[in-house]
Amino acid sequence: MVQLGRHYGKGPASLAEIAAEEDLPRAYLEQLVVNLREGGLVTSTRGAHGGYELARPPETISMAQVLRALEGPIAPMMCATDDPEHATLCDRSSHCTVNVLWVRVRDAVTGALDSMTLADLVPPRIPAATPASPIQPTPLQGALTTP
Amino acid sequence: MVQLGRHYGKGPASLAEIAAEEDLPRAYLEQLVVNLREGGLVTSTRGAHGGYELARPPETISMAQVLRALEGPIAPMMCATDDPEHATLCDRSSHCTVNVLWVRVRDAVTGALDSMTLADLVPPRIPAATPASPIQPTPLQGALTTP
DNA sequence: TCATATCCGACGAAATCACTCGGATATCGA
DNA sequence: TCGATATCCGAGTGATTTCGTCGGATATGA
Repeated sequence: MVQLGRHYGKGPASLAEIAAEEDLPRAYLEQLVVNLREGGLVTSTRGAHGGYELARPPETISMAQVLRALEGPIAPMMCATDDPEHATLCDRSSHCTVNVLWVRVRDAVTGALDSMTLADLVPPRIPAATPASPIQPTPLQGALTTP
Repeated sequence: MVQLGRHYGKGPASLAEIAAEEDLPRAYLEQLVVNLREGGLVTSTRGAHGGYELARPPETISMAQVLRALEGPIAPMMCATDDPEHATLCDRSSHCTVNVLWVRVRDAVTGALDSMTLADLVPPRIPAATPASPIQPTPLQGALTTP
């Protein structure tokens, strides 16, 4: 579903197409895409020749946004969630010193997720000769040939 | 269970004690501690006045080790696991460009986890005046008063 | 020898995950 | 206007994982 970023600019792609490419059940994708739409990441056009399209260019969509749309707020534990709305303290919170750890982990995750956009995951035409920068919290265009 | 680091040097602590302090069921802790023992993080002495003790000083036990012992290899997805032993490629791995992302996330998590030791989570006597360093992959002694 | 522990294995309930089903509604092309 | 092709919607299922239980065997100190 994420790789309909590859389709960006070519008009809407139907779930049937995507299902074929990714070989995943169409009905399942339907479920997922609801969240993406509610998250404002994709737009839909109904009817014949309809389908889904990215709402914005792929370079402007961070993977954190995608993941949040698909799986809710990013939180290793309920007591260390991304979204202040859903912040539910566990009853143990009074004498729990572990919270700091989870916040750290969460920040590390969101950092990694924010550092990549959809565009980074769209397979590049020509695998660039640019060596992958090891640790850098800025956009990257690395060698993306999957193992 | 992690906070039996606080008890370090005072001889073994029984599960009954820990269960009372943490109010968690004793039988459950029993389950957990098995993994910690197999991971070589705690030692046990049986019989009356027995219990569990850290195998090493808390400063030398990273949270990554604890988590690995408790929950297995660190991996956001099965295709991006810590432990080369359990590396199971998903059938989609041929045309899956998302792997890089998970590896990134995993590294971020292990980084965060490696940067903290058990000692960091043991409530300090005097909350140090040292300001918490925002992003630094080295040991830290921060203010740990839980919210 | 008895109370206090750890050890061990299996079991059970609840939540989550990946996925399905059936049908209503919108839109394009002929 | 009709029909094929889509999205939309919401409830439901089956497998796996997570959290926790239970009963009893074994070791050890007083």
